[in-house]
Parts: sequence; C-alpha cells; structure tokens
Amino acid sequence: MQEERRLAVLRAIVEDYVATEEPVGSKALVERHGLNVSPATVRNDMAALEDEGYLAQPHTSAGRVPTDKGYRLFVDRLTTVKPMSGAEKRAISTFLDGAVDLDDVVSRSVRLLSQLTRQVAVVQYPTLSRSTVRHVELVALGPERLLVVAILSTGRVEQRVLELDAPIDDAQLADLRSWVGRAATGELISDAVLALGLLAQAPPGPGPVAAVAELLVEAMSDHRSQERLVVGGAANLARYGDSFDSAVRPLLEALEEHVVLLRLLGEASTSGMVTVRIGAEGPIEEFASTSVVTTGYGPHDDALATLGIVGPTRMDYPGTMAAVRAVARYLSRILDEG
Amino acid sequence: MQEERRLAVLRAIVEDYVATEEPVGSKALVERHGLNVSPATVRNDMAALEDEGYLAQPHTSAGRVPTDKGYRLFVDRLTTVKPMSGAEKRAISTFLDGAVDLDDVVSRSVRLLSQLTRQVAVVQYPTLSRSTVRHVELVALGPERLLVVAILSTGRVEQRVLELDAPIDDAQLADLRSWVGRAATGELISDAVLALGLLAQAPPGPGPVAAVAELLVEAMSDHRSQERLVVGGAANLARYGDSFDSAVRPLLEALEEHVVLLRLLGEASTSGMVTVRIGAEGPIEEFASTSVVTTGYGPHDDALATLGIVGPTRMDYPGTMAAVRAVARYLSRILDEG
DNA sequence: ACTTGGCACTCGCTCAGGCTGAGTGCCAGG
DNA sequence: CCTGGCACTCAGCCTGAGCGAGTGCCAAGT
Repeated sequence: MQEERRLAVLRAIVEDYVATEEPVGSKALVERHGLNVSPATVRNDMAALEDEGYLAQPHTSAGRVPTDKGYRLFVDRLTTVKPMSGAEKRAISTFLDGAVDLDDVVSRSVRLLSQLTRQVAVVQYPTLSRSTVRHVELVALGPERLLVVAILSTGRVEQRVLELDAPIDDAQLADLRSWVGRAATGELISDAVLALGLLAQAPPGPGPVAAVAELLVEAMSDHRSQERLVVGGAANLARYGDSFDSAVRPLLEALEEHVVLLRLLGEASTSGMVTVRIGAEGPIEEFASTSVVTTGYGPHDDALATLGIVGPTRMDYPGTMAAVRAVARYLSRILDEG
Repeated sequence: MQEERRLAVLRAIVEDYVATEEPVGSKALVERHGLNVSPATVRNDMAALEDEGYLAQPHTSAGRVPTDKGYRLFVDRLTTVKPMSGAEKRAISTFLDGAVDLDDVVSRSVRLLSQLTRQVAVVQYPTLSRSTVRHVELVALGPERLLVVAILSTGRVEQRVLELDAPIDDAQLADLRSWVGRAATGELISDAVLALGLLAQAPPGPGPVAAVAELLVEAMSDHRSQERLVVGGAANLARYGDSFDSAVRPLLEALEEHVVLLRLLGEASTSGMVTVRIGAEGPIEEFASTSVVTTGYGPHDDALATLGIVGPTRMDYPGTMAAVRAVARYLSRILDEG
C-alpha cells in the first residue's frame, strides 16, 4: 500500500530531521532507513506529502523539512511511546525521593525534567484544592491586628495579617481559635471554606469570625499557589544556534512572564494524557515557533497542576513525551505519599 | 599635563566603546569628544596606554578596546556618579511601593533592576539576622510530631516538623509553648537563639525544649533565606549578539546555580558602597568574561543582603552603578518601614 | 620636550564570480 | 506503480580584488 509507505517516509523524515537538524533528501533517506524502494519513489512520495502540506522545502533543490502539520501527524499517528530505560527510571526516583518539602520537590522536578529532555522545563505548583487544612493558627499581633496562619497538608503555609474593626481580648481570641480550629482542621480546603462561611453567618459567631473566614477563603483559594511556577533549564535555549536574537530573546522574556506561561499551561491541561502543542497551534505568539509538551499531575491521578517543557518544534517528541509523562507520574506518586 | 590627557583619552575610549561596541580609532575620538589635539597625539597616548595594559588591539590595524585593567581604572578614577533622573526616581518608588509582601518586594526589585540596567539582575533575600521573632507557634500534629512555626518581623514564616523522642501531652505542650514564647518573642533572632539555648540546658526544661531550640536555631539561622535569591532579565543576555553559544550558555547555566551566584554576591558584600568586579577579578570562571556590580542593602543602612547585576565587561558603569545604588536604597527604605 | 602633519603599511571586511554537489522534477521503460 | 536516467536549480564555499579605517613612525614645527 503506498499510503502506508508515505507515512513511513514522513516518519523517517521527521526522525532524521530531528536528529541532524538538516533538510533531508531522498537518497540519504533510503540509505539510513531500511526502505526497500528507490530514491525516485521516495521523491514522488515526498512531492505528494508536500502537496498535502506535511513537508516543505527551505529552498528549491534542498531536502525536505517537516511542517507543523507534518509534526502534528507524526505525533498523532506515528509515535510509538518509547518507555524510559531502567537507568532513567532509577535516576528519576532517586532524584525526586531526596526532596524534603514541596518547594524542593518542585524545584527538583524542574531540574530533572530539563535535564532529561534538554529543553526548558516548566512546573506549576500543585493547587491546593485537594489538600486539607492541617492547622489554623491565630496570633494576636496587637489589640486589633491578627495574624492568621493556615498550615496545609502539602506542607504549604499561607499567612495573612488581618486588621480588625474592634479590639479583641484573649478570651475572645481563644474562643475564635477553637471555633475556627473545629471548623477547618482536617477538612478539605473547599469544605473548610464552606464551614467557615456558615460559622461567620451563624448568630453566635463573634464579629471577627466573618473576616477571618473570608481571609481564609482568600488565602486558601488557589490564587497564590496556582500562580506560582518554576522554570528551569533556560540554558538549553542556547541550542537554538541559528536564529538567536530573533527567537531566543522574546522566548526568554516570555519565560519570565509567569502570567503568560500559566496561560500556556492552562490551555491544554488534560489529566493523564500528554498534550503536545506544535508551533502556532496555541494562542501565544511568543511561542509560535516552539512546541509545548505538557501533562497534568497530582495525587490520585487527579490533575492538580500542569508541568511540561517548551522547545523547538524540531524536537524528539517520543522521548520528550515519555520523559514528561514519567516525571509527572513520579511527582504524582510523591504527592500521594506526602 | 599629558598624564591627564591620557586619562581623558582612556575615558573617551571607554565611553565610545561602550556606546558603539566597536574598536575606537584616533580620528573618531578627537571628533566625537572635544579633545583639542590631533589624532596623531591621541595615537601616541593610545600606544602608551596600550603599553601600560589599559588598552588592547583586536587586530593589528583596528582601533583600541579597553582591557579589564582599563575598565578598572575607569571605574576607580574616571567615573562621575550620574544621579538618577527625576523620572527614574519616581519610576523606582512607584514600582516598589506597590509591593504587598516580601516576596513581592524582592521580585519587583529584580524586574526593576533588570529593566533599569538592561542587564541580568540578581537580588538576594534579606537575611534575618536583624529581624525579630514576632511569634513562635507550636502545633501538635500527633503525639510525637510537633510543627514549629516561627513568624518573623519581616513577614517571613519559617516552619519545620519536629519528630520527638517521646510523646508529649497537652499540658507539657502548653508549658513548652509559653517558655519558648517568653524566651523568643520580640527578640532579635540571634538573642532568641541564645535564650533558647540557655533554656534547653537549664534543669527545669522538659525534654523537647532542646530539640525545639535547636530547630529554631536552624530555621532562623540565615541558611534558608540567605540561600534564596531571584534572578531576572535573563533575556538581556540576548544582546550578547556575537559570541553566543560560547558565552551565553554557560552563563545561563550558572545563573540557575544559585549556589554559585551566592558565592558571587558574597565575595564583595560591602555595605553602602557599590562594588564592581570586572572580568576575571572574581574567582568564578563562568563569570570571567562578565562584570558584576553589587551593593549591600538592608534597613538602617545595615547590609543584610546583596543585590546587583551581571553583564558584559563592556557596560555603562556609571549608569549601572547609579541604578544599583538607587534600587538598593529604595529597597532598604522599604524594609525599614515594613 | 610635546605636538603635528604626512606617509607608507597592515589587514579585516565586502562583494562579485565561479565552482561544486546535493537534491529535485520529469520522463520513458519495466 | 516502481525505477533508472537525465537535465536543471541553487545554496554554500572558496577565491581574489579593492576599499578604507586605522596604525606606527619620522621629520618638522612650536
């Protein structure tokens, strides 16, 4: 079947181009891959693939290069997921198991991912929606100033200073403390927020409860932590040897704009699956000439947050996807335990 | 006096080279600056300066370029500090005044500094040595697990989980809490550590006090926060147009190695003064072809931490030094208030 | 003792022209 | 539908010439 062979040709071209970074010609193709046809045949196939938009020629009389559409087809239909090697698996687990707290876990993940893929890695902090409230502490900083500290099961600590309308004495504070503690401790954040809301509106509640509750809602709602993310391996951008000033600079700038990055990650946050966004498929123009490989992660295979890499469209998709998936899985497992 | 003119020539060469990025010749020099001598005279001076090691020639018949030694002399003797413009001052204060907490202050400072200097900015988190303990909270997570939370006057919260040797009951915990609170609350960190140390060794102290004290020492000692720093404006590295792969990549890598950066900042942390390390003057080879402009900052003009920029040796030293100093001052003032 | 104009020399940079070779498209035959 | 052959294209590389900015040195002027 010639259709099948064409796909094989496309696959071969993608693989060669990714490896050599040079337009690949018909002759080299049949030599390097075991295609049992002549270069002329391959040329015909190439011409057809070009007509359909999967390939392009940088110049007349140069080899072919995959287009974004070509990569898309490659990723969708021609990729066989290559499993991580045993050594790699071991490296991942030893690398991540040494982490001591959430910050450490995240920063290790970024480093790991960027080293594994040799691309720029981005890891979003896990949201708190699934974590529970371990403890809420109220500390009087002054007669009308209250420090509210919420300790969450992920090890994260959220804190706010609250200005009260009226002074509060020790007894009231103790009452407030025990009420809030009973309402929130051990609960899921969403439940704690709910309970505090009820508490604030119930008649026996003293004045500040409403304010405290509101503050907790704000502190615990995902904003803060969901906004946080870590970028690593920017040095890998240096491999964009050719188009530097034009390509790398805006990318570096975009990578420091965490808001943009969050949008990028948010775009395609499906759980379980690895998502690949190739070239201009996404809405963010700074990343129009890159590909983004992401996946969700979180305890219980519940996608709390997203992690992934940014790299040139010309990248090793199977390997990268495998690495992204593997890191996400290990990370999820660690969150499960912690 | 010809010695004076030579210095003027050196200054002019540095200024021109910084502006144009091209070796500067004798003719262009006398034209652009108001030197009332002929090109030939300037050539003689240049030759002399080259003999003394302040200038170098990229090629036999090209203009002159300052050497590291030349920049050194320029910075030490030829720099007139250019004050920030009113607009710049206003920009700085409005930019920094909007910050809501310490993290925000630091990240805004980095952005500001990198935009002002168009270089890579590095800001170290302020150490805690001058801050006081606002509150210490002990929370029982289980019979033998204790969460220790220290709230510091900077707004920073340090927390650790402590595994006890023996179970502790509520009464003991309350005792411990009040002892620790009395010993530490309101004190400078160093004093608190001292007091806790005494408490731990005193006969009436219950078992865990020693452990708690030790933990607090560790948590409050500068390690954690002093290790933290933020880097921004890496995109400015893209202006290293020429030597890219060779120069930028290792730099980007080094910038992610915070340990290395801390060493770099620590090297020259004098308070008040702006320190300039040019080229290979420092011990870190990754930065041998860059200059580092740093200064200390902190409340009460007390250098708690260091901040600065990393850029090519060919940089606008007066402007950069002014910007670094200005940001450090505003930052110090903000820490004073907060 | 400096400064200056003049002059010969160096050498990196740019541009045009020619060659090479990889790669293509097409066609006719199997 | 595949294949071998053939003419054609064109990017990349090399080369050589010419240009011009810049230098170093020297002899003359102040």
